[in-house]
Amino acid sequence: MATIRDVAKLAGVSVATISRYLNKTGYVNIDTELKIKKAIETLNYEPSSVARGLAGKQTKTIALILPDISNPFFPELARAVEDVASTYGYTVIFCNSDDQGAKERTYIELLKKKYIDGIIFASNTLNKHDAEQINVNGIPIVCLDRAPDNHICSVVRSKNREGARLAVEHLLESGCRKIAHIYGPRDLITAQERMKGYEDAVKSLPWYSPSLMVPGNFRIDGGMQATETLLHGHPDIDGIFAGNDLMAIGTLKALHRMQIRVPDQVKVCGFDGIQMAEIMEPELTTVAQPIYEMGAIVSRLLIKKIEGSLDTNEIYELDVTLVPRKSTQKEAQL
Amino acid sequence: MATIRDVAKLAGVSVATISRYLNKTGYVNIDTELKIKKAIETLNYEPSSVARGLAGKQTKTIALILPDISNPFFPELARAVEDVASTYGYTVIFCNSDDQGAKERTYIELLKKKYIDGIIFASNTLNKHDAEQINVNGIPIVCLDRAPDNHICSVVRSKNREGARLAVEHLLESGCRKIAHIYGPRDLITAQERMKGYEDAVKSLPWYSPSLMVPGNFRIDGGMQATETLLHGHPDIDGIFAGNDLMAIGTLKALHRMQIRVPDQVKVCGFDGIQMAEIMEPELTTVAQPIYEMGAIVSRLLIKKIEGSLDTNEIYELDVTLVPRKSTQKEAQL
DNA sequence: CTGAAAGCGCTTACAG
DNA sequence: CTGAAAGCGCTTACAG
Repeated sequence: MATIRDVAKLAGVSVATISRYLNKTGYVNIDTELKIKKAIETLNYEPSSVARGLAGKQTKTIALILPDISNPFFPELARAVEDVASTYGYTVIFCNSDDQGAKERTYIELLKKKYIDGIIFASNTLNKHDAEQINVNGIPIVCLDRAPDNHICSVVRSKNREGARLAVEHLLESGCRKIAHIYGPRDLITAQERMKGYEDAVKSLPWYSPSLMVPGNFRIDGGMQATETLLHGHPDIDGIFAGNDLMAIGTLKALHRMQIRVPDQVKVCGFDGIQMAEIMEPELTTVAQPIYEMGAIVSRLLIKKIEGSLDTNEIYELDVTLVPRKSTQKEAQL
Repeated sequence: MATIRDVAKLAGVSVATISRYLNKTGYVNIDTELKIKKAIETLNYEPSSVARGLAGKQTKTIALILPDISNPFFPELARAVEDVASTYGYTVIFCNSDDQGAKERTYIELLKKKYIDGIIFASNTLNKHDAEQINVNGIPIVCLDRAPDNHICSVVRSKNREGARLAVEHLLESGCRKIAHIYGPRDLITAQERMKGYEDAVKSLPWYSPSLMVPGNFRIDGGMQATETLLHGHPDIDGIFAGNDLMAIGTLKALHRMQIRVPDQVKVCGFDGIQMAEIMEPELTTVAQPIYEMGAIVSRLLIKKIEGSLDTNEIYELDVTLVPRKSTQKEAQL
């Protein structure tokens, strides 16, 4: 492959001029510009990103650290990140952390060595110390959902609490008179916020009891187990708000096995708005996060930070929307 | 950050020796090794991958080009790729091609500039010309499913034809007497092979007719439409083999809307073994590809090629397994 | 077993 | 508007 030196020789100018032309930094005479253009074309020259990285400290590469791409929530997010990254000429390295701090740290070390330009953190275990660690190295970072304590990076998240309230209110309006909640891992801020939203909506109601909140793990199996527990303790439940769609799917499965009809006997609402919700039978009502948009925004923020046009760290809270489907349909509508 | 020069100075040896120590190339005296170790530790030295890339032409980075990570088939594959890559110290860049040749070519250009060590191609539009283009540049490449004509790269795929035959035979055994097939895009080899498998199994049967094969697009909506078409033309169909799970999900949805009971009136079988198949109601019978394993194998092959311990290009055909579920259950078993 | 030196392919002041 | 030169942080023959 041709190098910048070859181009310089062929065009009859210096390497520096080629570089200036390529990066549009500094003026280049129109005539020499033409010569350069021609030389580049005939040589089929492509500048080496690696050399650029070494010399200029910019690799046009960002990293996306997420818990697990197999979790149905993340593919759409990842797609959005890659889409906007690529339109800005960035390339994305993707890392599965399994929400393990150790893996995250290992990746961060690796990424630093690669002179990565920035990191999108969609993982939950990043603590203050780690974030500072990254910041010390001057690597821009933007987080999803979780804000690592001090305002060390921008954060993009949905209105989880409000969304949860919406979900419960929708269940109430659909005729539910006793609504339970299956919550996700307590160390996840999303799970906490959704739990709060549930409490906001029901704590003043006569039937409310803390035993209506049971733990799940944000996975299908957790939703199934929690549902069994729930109906064992409270056979009169007629509404379940699951902290995410996967658990809601588990709920639907469990109810089906128990031969409890949805939405006739029990109505179910999830949270997230993943594709799977729509293919369920009955179709699952959910509070949809703007997943693709979240990915797009977080990427744009990061790129702005990298390119220096953003130096404040703010929290962006995105609106959620209730998507009513069959699983919460009123009897009258049937 | 400390550089190799700092380490050399502190350890009182030359840069070359540090490099040799780091790369385990050439002998290093035990005493100086100790000094080097200490120096590295006190300086917290981490070699720059970028500099290594420039000097040594190895970036320890591979690319995964797939059509769309949002397609439920790919997350698990991507996860496998990343898992094995990371255990071998490689990092993975992921690219969504949407099966568009133009995007693929753009990516390849970009990746070449980044001195990527190798490419995994899970996309379908790579043609002979492109593959040669890559090969000319000496970038190792391994493909999924599709072999670009001449044996220019290794290929990993499942036994699609055999799997399709298995599916149809299973439907026959389950009591079906007229089985239709919804096939995927004709330019995809997987779709072609599965169609052949279907034909293998049914073409000698009395009821066989080419009109029992209708096109889908490998997506849910395609499965729905095809199913409607099918039942319109052949109301007596009692079995449908969809070319992939997404279309089978569409089939289930369409049948539900038409109030046709599965598996009582019509039995349905898909292909792929994605997670979604299991959450359907009724649960979807499918021919499962070893998705994770495919990703793992393809990655190992690529890394072997990169590291020079593999120079032949072969085709690896992996076994598929029929996973019988509710959607094909015999009446007797109900 | 170890060092000096060239080179990987760029960018970036500094002069002019 | 343009060039010479140093530098980014490594690796790799080549000597010794």
